[in-house]
Amino acid sequence: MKKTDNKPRFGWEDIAAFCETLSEAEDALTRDMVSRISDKWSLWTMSVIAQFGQPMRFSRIMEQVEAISQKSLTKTLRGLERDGLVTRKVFAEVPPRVEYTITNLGSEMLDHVAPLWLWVAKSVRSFQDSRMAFDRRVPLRKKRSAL
Amino acid sequence: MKKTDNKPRFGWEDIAAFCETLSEAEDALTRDMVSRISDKWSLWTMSVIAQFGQPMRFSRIMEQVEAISQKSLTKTLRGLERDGLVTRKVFAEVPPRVEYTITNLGSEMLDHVAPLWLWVAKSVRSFQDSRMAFDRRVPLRKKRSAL
DNA sequence: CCGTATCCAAGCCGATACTG
DNA sequence: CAGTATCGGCTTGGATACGG
Repeated sequence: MKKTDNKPRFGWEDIAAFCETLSEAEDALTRDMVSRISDKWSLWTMSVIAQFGQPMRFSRIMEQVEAISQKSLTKTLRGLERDGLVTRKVFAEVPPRVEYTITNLGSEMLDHVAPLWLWVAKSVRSFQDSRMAFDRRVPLRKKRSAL
Repeated sequence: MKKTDNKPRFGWEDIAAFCETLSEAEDALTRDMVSRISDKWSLWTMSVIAQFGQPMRFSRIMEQVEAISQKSLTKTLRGLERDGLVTRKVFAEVPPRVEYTITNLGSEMLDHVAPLWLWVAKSVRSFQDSRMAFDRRVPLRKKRSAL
């Protein structure tokens, strides 16, 4: 990519430069993995399993990840398994037992997400203020609800 | 706001603990802001404006953020403005001119996202391998698209 | 206990057309 | 030039019911 100006301030250019070295498919996968981070349930599920510290059953996970539906949990876990973020072990018993464990890759991901999450959490006030100021000076021109 | 303590390493448990101190609304907002990160256009748009290094016109942004539609760019910029990540300045001219600038908060966000993004990009091989292995041992039981 | 299948509402995003 | 309005396809995720 072109570096028209010299602003050494952001490490963002480094990212752009590095991404240039990736193939289309790799770049797409990168975006895909990043989007997992803001997936409604993935991070929460991973952190629950990670904190449990040992193989964790499906139903136990479902207790901890509050308000998740069975369908969504299944789908989330499948995705995490496919991406190598958790492992899944099925025991041929009756009733069936399935245990999930965080992988090293999964732990690493949590470690790398943590600082960002913390920054966002600590900046919550700024965002709140911005939103309130915006909503005050830009009164809803939409949502002309009835009348 | 830049009172980030220099902890050598953030554990996920610390995040959970810190989030406990947030109100429901603050916690929801945190998730909201994190989800912005994987929004299809937000990060790309922010990085384009940031790298430009000076106030940037709507149409100029649209050239750089390839394949974005006018509607999506407008919506993205509105959201970024509302959250205090970019500023928007309208000039009463004909034809109209509108300039966008990255804010300090926006720059900080990019700075905090960068390392995560880089880690993901560098781990792309692992994810690829996991996916291929998974897809091999779990042959598509879905997508019975016309043979 | 764990997973799948189906239905359905809500939201995203592109395409297109129109305005000041 | 910048933004709005509308439509329609696609995806997401909850509720529910059922199967192994």
